[in-house]
Amino acid sequence: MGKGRRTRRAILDTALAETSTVGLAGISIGGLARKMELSKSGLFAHFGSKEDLQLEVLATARDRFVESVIVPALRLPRGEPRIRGLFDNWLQWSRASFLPGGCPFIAAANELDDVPGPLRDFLVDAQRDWLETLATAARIAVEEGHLARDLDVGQFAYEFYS
Amino acid sequence: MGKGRRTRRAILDTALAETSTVGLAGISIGGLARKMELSKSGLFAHFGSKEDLQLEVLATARDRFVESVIVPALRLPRGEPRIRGLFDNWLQWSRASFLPGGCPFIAAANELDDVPGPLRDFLVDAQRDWLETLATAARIAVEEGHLARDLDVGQFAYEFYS
DNA sequence: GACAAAATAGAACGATCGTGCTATAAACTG
DNA sequence: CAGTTTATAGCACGATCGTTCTATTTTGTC
Repeated sequence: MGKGRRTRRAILDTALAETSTVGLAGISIGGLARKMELSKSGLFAHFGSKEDLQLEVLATARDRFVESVIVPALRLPRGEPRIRGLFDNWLQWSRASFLPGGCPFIAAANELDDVPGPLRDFLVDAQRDWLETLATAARIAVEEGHLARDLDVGQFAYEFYS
Repeated sequence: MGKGRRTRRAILDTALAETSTVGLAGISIGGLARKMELSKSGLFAHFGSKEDLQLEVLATARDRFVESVIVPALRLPRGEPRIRGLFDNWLQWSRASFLPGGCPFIAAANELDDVPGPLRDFLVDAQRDWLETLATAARIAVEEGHLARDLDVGQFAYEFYS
């Protein structure tokens, strides 16, 4: 699988950076094509529609989040160190070089919270996954004795998230 | 001053509601004109430019905020009751009928934090005013003995805001 | 290197964007 | 009611939007 996927990935990287500053609705095919030095139709051909492109941007953001926040933390010892790692990585995430405008999920959540559709559904799922990851990490920390045994892990995850 | 100001105000009310759901950049002259049953140019004539319209929308939001959050709280007794009033009114504010999409300041802050210009300047000023109002209320509560004497009122305001 | 397949360019579409202009209609002032 | 100011409509502009078509170039395979 050759060149197609490669430029597609490059487009999504650029689109993700753009999204973090101007939001999901703020990106445009033409503007993206100019920045990529591609023709508008050439770029468009990689995605059947703009909504599809936006969806892929969100998926890219989620992949980046997993690989730069969650995966490194899983290499840390179970329990409190891992939770601390999740927190540190999370803070660093918003300042990542490929996100010049900060966390794209926060930006997207703000523009999508009143707009039903597949984009919002994707975002809701992503947030739920993240909360479950946090709750799991908290549960492990309880098992390891690093956190109080009667802790409500769901509540902990939610406060961590806030 | 007659009809001009009246329709202008009506436009801004509609625009504010629209902004709270689609954001400041999401509103359009044409869409607004359709919703107001006015011609595009007839509506446009009230504002020299779109940026001017957006600025007036922010000013309208600030006026609404003052009159529905701050002013009523000032009629409550000094000290803790007033702080409690500010907090309650603030929560109610996001659910106000003229803000179907929630607090417009939060939405605007998210789209403007990377876009310098008069719009962002206005928003920064408004936030500073609000923090100062909170700090003043806290200072009064300290005087009244409702809050610890050694309280950092600035820090209190900031945490209240978060 | 020939050939099929995939990737990109180019042009055009209808729509909408923000913004001017000019004319008409409505609202005030005397 | 007459006259003037003010508010609104209508039309057109260049630009950009997302999208669809048809070429043309580039890539990967035998």
